Amino acid sequence: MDKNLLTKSQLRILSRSPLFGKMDSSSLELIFQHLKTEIYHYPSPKLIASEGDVCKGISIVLEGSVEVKKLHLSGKETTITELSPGDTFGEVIIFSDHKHFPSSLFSVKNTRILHIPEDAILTLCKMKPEFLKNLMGLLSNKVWLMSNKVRILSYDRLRQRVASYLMEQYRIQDRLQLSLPHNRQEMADYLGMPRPSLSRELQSLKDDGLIRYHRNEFELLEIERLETLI
Amino acid sequence: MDKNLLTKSQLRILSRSPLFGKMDSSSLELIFQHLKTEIYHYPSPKLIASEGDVCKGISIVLEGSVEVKKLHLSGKETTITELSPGDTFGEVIIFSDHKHFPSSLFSVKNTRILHIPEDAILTLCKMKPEFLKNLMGLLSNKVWLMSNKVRILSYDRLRQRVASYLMEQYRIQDRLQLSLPHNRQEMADYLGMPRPSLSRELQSLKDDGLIRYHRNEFELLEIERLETLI
DNA sequence: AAGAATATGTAACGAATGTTACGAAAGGAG
DNA sequence: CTCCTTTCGTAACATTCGTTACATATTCTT
Repeated sequence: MDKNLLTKSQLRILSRSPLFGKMDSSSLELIFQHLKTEIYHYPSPKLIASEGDVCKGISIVLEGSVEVKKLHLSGKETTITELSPGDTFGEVIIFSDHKHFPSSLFSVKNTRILHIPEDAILTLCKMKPEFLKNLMGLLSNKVWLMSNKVRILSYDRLRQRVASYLMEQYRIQDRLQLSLPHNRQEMADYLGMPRPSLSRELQSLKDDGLIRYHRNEFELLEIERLETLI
Repeated sequence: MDKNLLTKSQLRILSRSPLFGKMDSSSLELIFQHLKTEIYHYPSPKLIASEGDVCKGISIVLEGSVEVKKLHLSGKETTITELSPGDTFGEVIIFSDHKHFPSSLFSVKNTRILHIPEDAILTLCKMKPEFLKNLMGLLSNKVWLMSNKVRILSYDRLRQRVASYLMEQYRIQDRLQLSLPHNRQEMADYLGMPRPSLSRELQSLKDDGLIRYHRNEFELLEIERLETLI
């Protein structure tokens, strides 16, 4: 197979990806015939890039999946996240002042990756405003998510984190009766605390008459006091 | 004064800003004559935008300064940051899925702000690759900074935060004898902990023979053990 | 050099939080 | 319905951490 020819299913993945979404797939096909992109194939689990390697472009998972891991000197390894088809990596690093991968990348199964070098990215941005918007959106949303995380983790009391989560859900659902989308463990992970600690704080908020709840059905009784906590 | 005409000093500010740096100021002048930008003037302290307002472009502080504040229902207000000439706001929000300001903006003294609407941004990206790179760099660096902050705040023990700070400095300075660039208070703020807690953890690391220090002169004695902490 | 201002170390105490273990409740499979 | 699995609440205990206050050290002023 010509390494620059994309299959139908690969094109479908691209057209649904955050980076190439909202672009018609016919033009996608044309694009890739004129760009110096590469498709890398990892038939079996293998190291794709090591922590510290220089990043030279944006990569998109076409098939299979990629594990982002942190390898410690002790030999211990922590999995940061797992990337599925359509997901990208390198987009944050490529234009930043620190062009080195902060963690290592491994293909887990039969995996194909589309690599777009930096200059091709610039060309794409110039040619396709949709791509530019997508790329910007990708970065911006990442900042937004991170900001939220920082805000939550910056509270020095667990009670504040819980309150901020409840107020966030209140803004989203726009009603005092909340049906929470996460179970306790997910909620605790999101807030960066152990599950029993979360239960304790919820109980404490209930004792103080700020909220009522049973399982995932919550009711905010005193928004003002919840707000002033934060 | 024609509102789209920039003074020499304003052009100098722009050419040193993260967004318009590396671009010759003669072409800058030309650019702004063809773009639908606006310069807003706030002679005295005034509200520029409220939390929740829709962001319609990127703004750059030309003169004076802007305070980013969070107003609480209780009437209490927290200053998030203060923007100086050359600093920008809106660049993260404008392309994200959440186009509302997360906090309120106030001019503090006699202040002038250059506003570039969204479509003019896209035009600029197409016309000036340097601008595109700058904008991407701005967003990417922000993600990078945020990621660091999240990583630090995610450690559940203070000792880990301190260790990660020391290892970070070790990577930067590339030697075991470190001369730390922050005083204790700045260090503590960066790590999100009170100053006495930082001193206690440093003392504890010294007691355990992992480091030696006097004031800002540090020496890492056992890198491996420091690493395994993290 | 003397004194003031600032930065840092230290200790004690209490409050907040992590840990562990276990019981109760809910949901699912047979 | 009963058993099993998962989720959740709860309590006891140990630990960490924040707070406060003060001592010591350093730097800055005059």
